[in-house]
Amino acid sequence: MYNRLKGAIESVQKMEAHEWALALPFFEYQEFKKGEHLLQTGKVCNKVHFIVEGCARIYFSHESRDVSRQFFFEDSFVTEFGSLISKQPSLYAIDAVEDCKLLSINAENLDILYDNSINFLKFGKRIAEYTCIFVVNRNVEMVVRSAPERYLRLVKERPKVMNRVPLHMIASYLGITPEALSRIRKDVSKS
Amino acid sequence: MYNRLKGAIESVQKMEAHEWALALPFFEYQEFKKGEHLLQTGKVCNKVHFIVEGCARIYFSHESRDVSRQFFFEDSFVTEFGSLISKQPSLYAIDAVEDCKLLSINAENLDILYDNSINFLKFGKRIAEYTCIFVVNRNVEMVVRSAPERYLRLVKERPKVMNRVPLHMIASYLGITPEALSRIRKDVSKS
DNA sequence: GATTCGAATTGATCTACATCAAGGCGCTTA
DNA sequence: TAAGCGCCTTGATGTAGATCAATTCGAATC
Repeated sequence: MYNRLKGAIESVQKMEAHEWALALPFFEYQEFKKGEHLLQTGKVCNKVHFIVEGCARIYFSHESRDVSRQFFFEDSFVTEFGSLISKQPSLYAIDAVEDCKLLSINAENLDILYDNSINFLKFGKRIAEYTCIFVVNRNVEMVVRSAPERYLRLVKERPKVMNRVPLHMIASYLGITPEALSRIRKDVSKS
Repeated sequence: MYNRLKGAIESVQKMEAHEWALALPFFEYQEFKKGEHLLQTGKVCNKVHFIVEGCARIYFSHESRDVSRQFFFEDSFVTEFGSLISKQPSLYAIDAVEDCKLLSINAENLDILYDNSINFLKFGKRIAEYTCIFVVNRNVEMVVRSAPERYLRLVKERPKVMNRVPLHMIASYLGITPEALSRIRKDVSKS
């Protein structure tokens, strides 16, 4: 389990042995059942979670409807940057789409890590940069592509999302209603 | 001029004297006339620009129409993260909306800075994090607010954009056509 | 001062997707 | 086995904003 974590981190930034010695004890194992919240709207986010197994999502509520912002699967990290960094109440919630096994580090220990390990600092910078690029790209996709195009790209590029996330969550992620997604799927399956 | 740069950087991360001694010589002064390109689509971005005076924007072309992604004014930094980091040809262009006076550092020197100054590394991490939060927030605004709401928020929160950027660029930034923006402005001025 | 050309406005029409309302289908829980 | 309840689908209608086409305005150039 910890090897999975090490592998995921080293794919971004190589670490020294002493850095692992410092870091690994900070990551605590925890489990969440499907539907449970890793972070609730209005609470300050003070954790970064590594997903060993399962699926989680960030979402927000708007006019009594959930809007999914992003989905996360095994071998990736989930947190709410905005709240984690600003220490302000989160505008977003994180919940388990499937039962989740996590290795989680809290904000205080993360800061210790950044202050005492230059490679973790580099790791943090890279993660933020990649996230930034990813989010910009998603922005552009939303502007440039039609709803059916966005759906087809999701099917092609992120099959895990299609296979493991309920359609109504996918609909809001694509920026459309469940009804619209249903019709798009019908059209696509015809041709 | 260099004091403006120092001030902008120190508002994010304090630096030591030796770090300034290393960094400041890396920043070269340059000027761009309105309409000139700081970065062209298809070229690799290898600069980060600090705007001393003027206004620049990142945009891309889609179906023979420009879509503005963001506007930048004096005392802020402009670059195209995606291309700068991946070293791949940029999907986006950067041009001068007004005549620009810049202090620019190239990618090689930036890497030297990150490798030899822990505070610049922290600075880089923070900038990426703030950018990430800003971009996510913009995403959400696009989904949650109607076009008139987005327009009114821009008027209120970023008057510089309204005062110094042509309307057709603002329209594409808001995700609508110039015609739609014109009608929204008429409606708003009535009430 | 006349000319020009892009920017902005205005009007008429079209369309993608939302909204509202009603079923059906498949899980869970008893 | 049945009851109940989300989830997904389907149909009818509504609407925000796009598109197309034509002026008008305004700043730069000669």
